[in-house]
Amino acid sequence: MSWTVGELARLAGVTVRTLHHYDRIGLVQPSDRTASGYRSYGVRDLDRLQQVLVYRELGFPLEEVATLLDDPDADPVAHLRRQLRLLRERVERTRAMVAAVEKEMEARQMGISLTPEERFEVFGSHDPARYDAEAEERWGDTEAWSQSRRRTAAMSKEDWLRVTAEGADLERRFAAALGSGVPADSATAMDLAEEHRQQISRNFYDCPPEVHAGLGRMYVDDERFTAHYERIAPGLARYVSSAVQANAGRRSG
Amino acid sequence: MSWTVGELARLAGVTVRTLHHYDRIGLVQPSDRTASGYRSYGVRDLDRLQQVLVYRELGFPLEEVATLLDDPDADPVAHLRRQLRLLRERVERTRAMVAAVEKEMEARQMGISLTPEERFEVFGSHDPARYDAEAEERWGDTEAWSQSRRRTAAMSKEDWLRVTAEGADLERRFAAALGSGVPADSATAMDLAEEHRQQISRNFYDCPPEVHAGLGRMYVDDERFTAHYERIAPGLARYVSSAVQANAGRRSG
DNA sequence: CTTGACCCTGACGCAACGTCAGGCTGTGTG
DNA sequence: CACACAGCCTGACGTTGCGTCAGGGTCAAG
Repeated sequence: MSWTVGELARLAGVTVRTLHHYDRIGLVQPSDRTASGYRSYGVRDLDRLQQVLVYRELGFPLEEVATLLDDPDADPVAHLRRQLRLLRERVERTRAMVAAVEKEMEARQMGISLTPEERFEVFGSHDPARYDAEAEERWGDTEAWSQSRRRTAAMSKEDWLRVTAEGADLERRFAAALGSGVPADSATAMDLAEEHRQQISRNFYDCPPEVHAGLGRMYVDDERFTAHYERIAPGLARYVSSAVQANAGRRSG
Repeated sequence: MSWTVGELARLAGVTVRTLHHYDRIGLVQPSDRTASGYRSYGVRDLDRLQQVLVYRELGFPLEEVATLLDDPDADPVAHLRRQLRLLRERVERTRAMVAAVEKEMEARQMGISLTPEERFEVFGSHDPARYDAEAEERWGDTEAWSQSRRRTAAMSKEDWLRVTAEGADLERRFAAALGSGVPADSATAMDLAEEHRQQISRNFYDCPPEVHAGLGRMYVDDERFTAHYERIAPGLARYVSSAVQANAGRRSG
């Protein structure tokens, strides 16, 4: 079975010019030519083109795609696995953007304006060629994340108002505790942390102590979260983080 | 509140050069300049940049973004609504790609090779700037679509084998009926169509007669499906389509 | 044997920036 | 108060990934 450029182009949803280009740069070359010089693509070439198109869709520069596919140490299944992971990350990222736009709409309709950080939050980690495991570790807890997005998307304006008010109130009480010198590992602070955990479980996603501890680490590791707390009171990010960790220790131990 | 280029760049996750570029082409211009010529971006400019970035992410050329955003008839909420729709389409599209890669992996592990049409299926409708309602009409039945994807993704190898075998068998019987001159609106052909409908409902997604009729239309309207049936037997696409329609008429009338 | 659809190879064009180069500005430090 | 260093400015050229002719050969159908 073999295909001409035009056939393959139609099949793959690209233009003939694109295939010419890929031939020229050596990315996808027809495994044969007819006597009259026509390109003749075989099954292997289809394989290759498909891989290329997935990587391209994911935003990889063509040269990098070439080095990836020409790596003799990488078996085909490894590519598929990586593509799968990247695609799933993309689904999450796009869902986060959906949530951001929804939030923006809510805000407009309520006459509230979001902070600049919130508004660009979703663009922050936009690095298409980031194929190492960083994102996976950070947002590895993907089920919780999407669950949260689903729930918040389903909230009414009143729900949303209530939830944010609840959160803001708790943050103020955290800040007050910090201000009056209550240690982060005191029972008082841990109680606030526990309340925090339950708020999350109720309003966003199921949040057992271990997950909560992970969140706590993120408050100091991820600058976006740090910034959020530091805007309320200096040192609050670390304070909340410590309280959450202490509480998680108390809960699980 | 105002920001310098560098600050805004960091905030929005783009480079300074990008902001320079957007200034030059008039896409996002700082609403002010300092005495020494420094760009000074205001809140309105952030608004604008955010909109631009969403549209850019969706694959719109910048010039088109400019005309969209400068259209005095389009209120901000309209933009948000459109962006929401496009983003959701994108989630579905990416999910379809995930499903395609999963399918490809299954196939490899089973030593089966997919048909070229199947392999490039997902790239077919890749037209990022297609913001009219075409895709919406065509795949408007999005719930069913994603439901199907979810189910097939959850299938075991045996399930999948069984399902495809079932489908292939039914297609062969359709082809046989066509070959022996059985009319598409005969009871025999309609029975096959009904079996087809129930197969879909059982294996993929809930498929009431109206949805099935829509599918039938697609078999002749959408060249990808047409090609699928024509590969089995010439005229089969139209034949199946007619039988499905006839059956839908019988069921609902 | 011609006509129309399809193929070939240049070659130029374009969008959306990346990447210097050369020079001014603003500010914390010794 | 000088000065170092980060940040800003405006050209201007380079790059990627094709789109779009131009000029000419190929092939199947009628």
